[in-house]
Amino acid sequence: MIRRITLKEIANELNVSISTVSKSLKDSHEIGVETREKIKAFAKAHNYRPNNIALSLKNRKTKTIGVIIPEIVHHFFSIVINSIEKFSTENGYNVIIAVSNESFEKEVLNMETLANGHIDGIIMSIAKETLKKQDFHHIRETIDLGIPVVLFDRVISDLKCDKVIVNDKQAAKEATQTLIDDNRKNILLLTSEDYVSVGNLRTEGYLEALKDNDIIPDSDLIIKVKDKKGSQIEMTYLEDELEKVLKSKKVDAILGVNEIYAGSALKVLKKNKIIVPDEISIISFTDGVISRYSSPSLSTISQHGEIMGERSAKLLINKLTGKTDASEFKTEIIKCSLIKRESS
Amino acid sequence: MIRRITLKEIANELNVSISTVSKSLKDSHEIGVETREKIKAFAKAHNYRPNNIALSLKNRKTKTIGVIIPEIVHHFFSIVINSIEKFSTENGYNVIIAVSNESFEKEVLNMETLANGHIDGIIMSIAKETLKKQDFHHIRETIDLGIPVVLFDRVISDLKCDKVIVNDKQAAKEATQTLIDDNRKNILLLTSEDYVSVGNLRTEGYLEALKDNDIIPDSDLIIKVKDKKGSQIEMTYLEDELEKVLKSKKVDAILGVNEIYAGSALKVLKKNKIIVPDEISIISFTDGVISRYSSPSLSTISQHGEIMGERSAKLLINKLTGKTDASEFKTEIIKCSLIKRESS
DNA sequence: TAATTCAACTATAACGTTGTAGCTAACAAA
DNA sequence: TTTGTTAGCTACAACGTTATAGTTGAATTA
Repeated sequence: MIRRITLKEIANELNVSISTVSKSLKDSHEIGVETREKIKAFAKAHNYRPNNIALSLKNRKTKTIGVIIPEIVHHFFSIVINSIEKFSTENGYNVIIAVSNESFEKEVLNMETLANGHIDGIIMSIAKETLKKQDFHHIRETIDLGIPVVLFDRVISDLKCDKVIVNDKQAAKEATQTLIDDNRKNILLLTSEDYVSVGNLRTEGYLEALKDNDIIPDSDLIIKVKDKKGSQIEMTYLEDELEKVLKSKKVDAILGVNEIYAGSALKVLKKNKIIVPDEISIISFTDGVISRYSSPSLSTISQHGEIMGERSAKLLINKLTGKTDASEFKTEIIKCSLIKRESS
Repeated sequence: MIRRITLKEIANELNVSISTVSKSLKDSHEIGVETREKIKAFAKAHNYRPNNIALSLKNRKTKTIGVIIPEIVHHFFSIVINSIEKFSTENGYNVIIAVSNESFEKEVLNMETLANGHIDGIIMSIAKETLKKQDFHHIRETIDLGIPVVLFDRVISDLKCDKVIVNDKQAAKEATQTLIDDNRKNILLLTSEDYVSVGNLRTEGYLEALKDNDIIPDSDLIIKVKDKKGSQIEMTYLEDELEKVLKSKKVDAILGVNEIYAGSALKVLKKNKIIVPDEISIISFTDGVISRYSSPSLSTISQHGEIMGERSAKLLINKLTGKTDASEFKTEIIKCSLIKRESS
């Protein structure tokens, strides 16, 4: 085990001062060429690497970004992280991951740890429980501490930070319109509970499309999936509810606010021998792996996680490097796109 | 924007020395009760938080773990990360993520950055390209620097570090045996190229099962999927090859070394109107989301990513906290289990 | 009364850097 | 000879913390 050599050790070995070593390695002209070269050679031979922690302390910069997300095992979020990591690394930043597991308490804890720790800024998507509680003091406090925050996907408007969102409402509206244009008028919506901003926006888009086409919304055709911890219960609820509706109402299309809802719906339809897309066509948000490998494959609305991740990272790094003003906040809107597959 | 208060500032405000403040906050009996309480109250009122970077510098500990993985957008790896993050957080450690993207060069770069940076130890799964090159100098150097490393899943044996692996060979053998017991003798294997240790071990298990049952392996029934960057090309290759074999050979079962291969195979079978599991049954490694939502759902071999992640983190943290000896290395083997679904 | 003990604090060094200011010897200019 | 300039270095402080080794003044003991 070879401990990393320090400036002090080099200085002692070569009988010069620490300053001389530091300056030589920075190729400062204050130091004579001969000494400088000798020191550089010695440092190289001993594989000198500056101690980044000492530098962080001195410069008050860690070159590390904290990311807080509700889940990792989730296609959309993992794509976003991947993209954040990629862009950050390219720009000399490391990425610390913290998972809130959709819990308010864990999110607050995560924020505390990150804000006290080795990070320069935070990128986050807010936990469902936090959205329900409407308590954002932890985010405000972090911002007040001078730590820049970027919110993505699940966002709240009155925070002084950059935001990256998707045109959820518009995308849901357009998807619904596509179904209507295909002569489907009895569209069932699989959505989440109201406090989840994105689910809500998508529901609004759906309703607006119906209204534009003079279709009276039927509340029986809107299934709000109860948010239980442990996704299995959640899915059983969805499946039971859906089966009930299918028996009592005419349904010729389904719009799902995410891939898992749509995938589960597909299972129910198959079980009831309903042919997709002939009898019921499906469009779903989240362009993930389920959509591609299910059969029939699902038409989806892609939220472009890569772009979201990259934009978020870019916004944050621009703040950190002073490229954008600290008190000027942007909201970037990413356009969703409809990917047509077999289910519609 | 309120900058964090420091010991020095508290000391100045209260006209005591920095040492007094530090000791008071640690509840040291060296300091009189009255002063101590006054300082604690002041610190609390001003929301004092110790500067973790300064502490890291002093203690030579960052309380952060680096994780290097080949991919994030991948069911197995995301489960492992999730589990590492969970266990680490519970034990007071943060997690930095770095992605190698299966590239040797990026992996080396990641290691360099992490080893110079804010981490106490590393958990990693080796990139395919690194396995192909058989160049592990970066891992050796990190270990030589006294930074403990834990390898998981994709492992090489002659490194001085802890390892967590799966009983790949045995699991593949058992899965193959299950198929044979079901009277399937013409089992096609979808595997990766030889240098990927896990693919290799799974192939070995497959071959051993055949041998045990006196079935002569047919090299036409072993498709080694060429590893191309960009998974789409890879999949087209797999689909074309598989279709060729199905036309020329009798096949009554498929064993896939991962879920994506099996999912793609299922698409090919469906296209060719071959009924699963009646005509061909399928078992696949990786118990992910594709398996559950495909139709028929796939029987899979679960590698228990949660357990792998937790064990890896536990091994590392035990090293970091001195609970296990620095020069004593364990290899933990996680048992896979077969999850039976519709495809077999 | 002088020595001893002790409570309650403070000073200092160290972790590894860097930037600013300061020093020294050699040489040039007046 | 004195002063000034410069090259080439060193010292010091600071980033925020903690552990070790002092220091001080008052109370206790012999």
